[in-house]
Amino acid sequence: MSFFIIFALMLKEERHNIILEETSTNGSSSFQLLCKKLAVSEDTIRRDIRELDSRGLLKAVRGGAVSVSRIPHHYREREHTDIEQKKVIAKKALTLIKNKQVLFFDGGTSVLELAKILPVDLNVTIITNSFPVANALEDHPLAEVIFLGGRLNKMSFATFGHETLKGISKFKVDVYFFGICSISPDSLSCKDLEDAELKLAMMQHSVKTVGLCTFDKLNSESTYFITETKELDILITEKDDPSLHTKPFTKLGIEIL
Amino acid sequence: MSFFIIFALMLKEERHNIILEETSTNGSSSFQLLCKKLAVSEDTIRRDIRELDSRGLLKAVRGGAVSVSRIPHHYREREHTDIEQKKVIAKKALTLIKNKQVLFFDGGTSVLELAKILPVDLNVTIITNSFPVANALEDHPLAEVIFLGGRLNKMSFATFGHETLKGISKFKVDVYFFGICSISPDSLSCKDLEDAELKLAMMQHSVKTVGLCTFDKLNSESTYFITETKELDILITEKDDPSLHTKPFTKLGIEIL
DNA sequence: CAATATATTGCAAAATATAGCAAAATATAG
DNA sequence: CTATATTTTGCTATATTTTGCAATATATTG
Repeated sequence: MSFFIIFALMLKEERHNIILEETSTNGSSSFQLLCKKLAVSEDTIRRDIRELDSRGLLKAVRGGAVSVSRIPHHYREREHTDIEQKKVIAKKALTLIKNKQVLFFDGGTSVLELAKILPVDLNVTIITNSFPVANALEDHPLAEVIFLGGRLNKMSFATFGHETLKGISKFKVDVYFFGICSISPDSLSCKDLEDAELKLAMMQHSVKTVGLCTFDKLNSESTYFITETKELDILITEKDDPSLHTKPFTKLGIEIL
Repeated sequence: MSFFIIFALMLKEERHNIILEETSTNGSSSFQLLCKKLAVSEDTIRRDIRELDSRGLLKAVRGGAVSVSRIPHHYREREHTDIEQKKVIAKKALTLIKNKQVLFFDGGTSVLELAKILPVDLNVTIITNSFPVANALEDHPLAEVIFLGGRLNKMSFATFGHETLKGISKFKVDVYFFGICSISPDSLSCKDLEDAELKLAMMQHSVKTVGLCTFDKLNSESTYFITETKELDILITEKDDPSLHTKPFTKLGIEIL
């Protein structure tokens, strides 16, 4: 085998396959091992891995690569990104909540921040499919929490599926706080089919929908279409001035906060 | 193995994975152990743990790290009473679980202990109304969790009410693990009306009911009647010998473990 | 309050990454 | 087939990151 490698140059494709296999079977792979095994320079492997990374087939890290399946996108990790922006958004959203209201909270991390800063004496009913949201309301004696049943997704720690959708359909709530994954002037979309179904159902069963969206997600699109953006009533970002970027949304009749 | 580790440098990501695994399986991990296990200096582990902490994947504490838990504190306190007995009960109960089964777990603390000691590779479906139980199954990739919707009781961190009962009625499961509050030869009872309704519903919708009961609760009664004790199929206590106290129950045809 | 254990800080050595470049391999056009 | 363009590869020099160590500070324990 090594005889072959030395004399017949290996195609880049073959190398890529071997790198991917090594990475996925071991969970990780190092430049050192790979450049010996494939008889090419470390630079070449580095470039290979960078390419495979950009194609999303593995994740390049210092010293090598790790398989993407081993990097669960845990909500606990998501929770910690852009935390300050999310807090600003949450404060703005809080001004929309009044006593006696019935609210939908989905599993978005900005929505979770909102749950965390709710005043303890607030007398509302919150209907959610998200464990972290429910946990955040632990010390709110007056806040009634209705949890939506269904199959538990251990990544986001929220329930999904037919049961959850059916649960949602039993209500018509005052406001839905919608954690936005991707928004463009045309469409609201997200990365998970079941999440998309859930968000649509919550929109359809609420009088008003408030989108919570960090600025970097404006004008982006994801795989799963939820609904047309114009269905949104209010859009909240962390920025103070409704600048250029939000104009296309105001045109749709969406109020910007 | 350590021979290998010494010569082949490990990627930081691999170390992180090992640290996370160690921390989540044991509940905690120490610098001392980790730096020996991973053959790096304590400083490196310290820095690793600090990084993982900032990402929210564990909590750095003096001397090491602890796993992050979303289980509310006051619940945890209740959890700690008679913990050793409950662990013994849980181990006995575990022998009754087979792959592919569908199970009801209620919100009892002995039942929670059972959830905690389930092998990670167990392939079962668990239907529960208890947040702590669902949380305990976070790292069990093969265990499907169906969460019962309903009104959240913030004391027990479990759902109750009409919705929950209706959710239960959609199933007929193999085994129900019943956390016993009070049991006499006549009746099963508990301190909360809604909990009583829930436990009865779970019994009615399972083929077999297994009662988990610390010895001090034998021959006691509480306010809310659930059903006749003879409906129970198996009764598990922490004691080894089916002594005098359990005779009245064997007479009813209940198997004692 | 002393004795011990654990943390923090700054630093230098080692490991790894990046950028620019030239040689080799491969592709393309005529 | 040749000449030219393009891509790939490995090398060098220069950043950057990671790591372990030592000195100092802080916390815990009896």
